[in-house]
Order: sequence, then structure tokens, then C-alpha cells
Amino acid sequence: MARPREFDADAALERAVAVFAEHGFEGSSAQMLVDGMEIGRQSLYAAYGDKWQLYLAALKRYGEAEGRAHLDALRSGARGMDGIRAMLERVVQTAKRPCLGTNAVCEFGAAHPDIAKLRAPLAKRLRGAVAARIADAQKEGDAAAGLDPQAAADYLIATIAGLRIGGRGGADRAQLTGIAQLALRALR
Amino acid sequence: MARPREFDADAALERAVAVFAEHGFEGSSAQMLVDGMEIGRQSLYAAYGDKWQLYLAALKRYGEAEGRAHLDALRSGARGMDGIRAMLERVVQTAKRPCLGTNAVCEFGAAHPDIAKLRAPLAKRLRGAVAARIADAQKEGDAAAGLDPQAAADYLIATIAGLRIGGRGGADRAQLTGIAQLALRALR
DNA sequence: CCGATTATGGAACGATCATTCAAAAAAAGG
DNA sequence: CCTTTTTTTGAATGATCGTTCCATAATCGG
Repeated sequence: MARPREFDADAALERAVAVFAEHGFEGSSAQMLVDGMEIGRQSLYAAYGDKWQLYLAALKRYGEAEGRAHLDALRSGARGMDGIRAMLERVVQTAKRPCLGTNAVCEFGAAHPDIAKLRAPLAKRLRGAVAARIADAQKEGDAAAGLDPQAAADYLIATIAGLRIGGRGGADRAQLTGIAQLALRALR
Repeated sequence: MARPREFDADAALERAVAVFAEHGFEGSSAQMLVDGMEIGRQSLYAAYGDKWQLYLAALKRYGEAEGRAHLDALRSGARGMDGIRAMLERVVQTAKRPCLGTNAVCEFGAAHPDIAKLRAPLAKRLRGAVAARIADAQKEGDAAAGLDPQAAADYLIATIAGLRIGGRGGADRAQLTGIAQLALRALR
């Protein structure tokens, strides 16, 4: 290593997440990324390759951080249902910021292999963790015993997506809170 | 009128819906639209103005048709809950095709006034119709009397968005069916 | 302090972008 | 049949796209 980089690569990537989440991949030009990330164009290409690789790196970073936040919220309560409620509550509170994961699915669907490969392990882990917490809630008498935990996890994850689309579409916090509360009724 | 157009403007617009729904606004080039709509480039610009106006026309057309389909499904059952179930079931069955409405919200959020103006009346009408059907279900003893019909409508509409993101992300029909079934549990 | 190595900044690249010009073609009205 | 009006076709527009070249600047190991 000769000359060290002048910018914080991780902070720049975080800013790239914001740009991509707000405008999508196709809607984000190299110039917008340069401005948003506050680094030079050449630095961008030297550090991340090209726009697609930068997008994948941003998506990976976002997905891992977001997955961690989901898991933390899930574990935050003593009872399974408390964790589930905390997870949804956190989504409601952060629903103002656009979600890069949701937007990537919207923009590219299931077709793109690079994205599918990124998403698969994260989705699997989240689904498993949610299902486990639902099983806890069942043992604790907070969730109906007849429910399939995996199916209920799919349902809650779909609810999260619904909350995010709602927030992106302009729903206020009261509406989103109401949606989250109703969603929890399905488990009882 | 001198020379009549050689293409069916409405059919071409329907094909534009498909292109935009699959690739988004920014992801759809004029060339892709010309190919997908099967009309000449100049015909496109003469008939619709520019790409943004074409997008708005496509979104309007899609939103109205989709709204009508939702309302038809809602009215299809004798009891309120039958209509609600039919609406969700139709969404599950059509979840393989991307939804231009969801994608527009994802791509542009609530910020863009042209889109907001298009969406507002459609969203209001759908919300009202769903809420009315929930009120029916309450009278018929199929939905909990304590629910606020408007809040429950918001919840169901969020569920629809969740189903669509799920379908776009590759969930199979069994998963989506399970999600829709669980969603209905929240109303009881 | 010196050569090697890497990062930076600015200008440039061809390609593609959305859009339009210009000419030919086709129908309508007289 | 001829003029007018509109659609179509194909080529061209300037702008912006993602990406790279090149020269300069900065820091490393020695």
C-alpha cells in the first residue's frame, strides 16, 4: 500500500445505500453516486469496480445490517411475541427511509442471479429466526398452537414488505402502527 | 383526421404497462418500449407525448383496471368476508405478473406529484370499498366487531402489497396462499 | 530522501439515452 | 384527381450514460 485512501470506504458505501434506496439502480447515475457518496469518480471505480458491483456491495451491506437489526429486535423481548412485536415496531419506526431490499426485489424481481444469491441466505436466516420466535410464542401461549411457524414467518415477512411499501407510499406512522397491530392479531 | 393510425392505441398502452411493470420507468428505454409496444418510435411520441406521459398513461390505465378488478372481486361473494377472500385470492393468482402500481410506489415513493395525483382517488375508492365490505362482515358476524373498518382496510391493502412483493421475489403459490389465509385470521 | 506504488482529479471515450427532423405514404374532403 | 392532413419510417439530434485515460499528488518501504 502506497497512498492511503482519503475516504472511509464503509461510510461511502452507506451513502451509496441511501442513493440506491431512494432512486433504484437504474435511477442512480454515476454522477449522483459521486455526489451522494462524496468521493471522486475514479475513486468509486477503483474501489468498487463498476456500478453493478457497487450496487451489489451496497445491497449486501444493507441486507446484513438490516437482518441483524431484525434479529436483535426479535431477541429483545423475553417472550416470543414481544420480540415479534418489537421487530414490527422497528419497521414502523424506520419506514420513512426507503428499503433497498424491497426496492431491489421490485426493480429486478427474482430473475437476477446475483441478487438472488445475495438474498437467499439472508432470507433463510430471517425466516428461521422468526419461525423460532413464533414457536416460542406458541409454547408461551401467545400464539395459536395450530399455526405452522414457517408459514407464519412468511406471513410476517410479507407484512414487513407491506409496511414498507405503505411507508414509501406516504402512509403516516399511525396508519403503519395500526397495520402492524392488526397483523399480530393473525397469530392469536 | 386524414390518415388513420395503423395500431390499436389501447392495446399498445397495455403492452407498455407490461414493459414498465417489468423494468420500471428508468429501466425501460424508448427502444424497449418501441419493441414491446410494437409501434414505431415516432408513433409513440405522436400518440403519447414523451416517455413520462406514456408512463403516467400506462399507470392510469393499469390502476383503473386493477382497481375495477379489486372491486369486482370484493362484490363477488354474498358475504363481506367472501368478497375480501376473493380479492386476496385473485391477488395470489395474479402475483406472478409484476404490479405497475407497487413498482411505481417503490421507484418514486410519495414524492412525485404526478403519480400522487393519479393514485389518490384510486386508493381512496379501494380503501372505502374494502372498509365497507369489512363493515358488512362485521354485521354478518365474520369479522370482529371492535375493528375499525378503515384501519382494517389499510391492513388488507398492505397485505396485498406484501403478497405482490413476495410474488415478485419468487414465492410460490402455496406460500402466497398461506400468507393470504393468515392475513384473514387477523379480522376474526 | 528516493523510487515504487497507489489514490486522486479532470478531461475524455464510445455508447446509448430521449427526442425530433424530414421525407414518403396513406387516407379524407372537395 | 388533387390538395390537405395525419401517420409512418429512418436517420439524425444533442445530452447524458457508464467507464477509462492520463497526469498529478500523496504516502509507503528502503
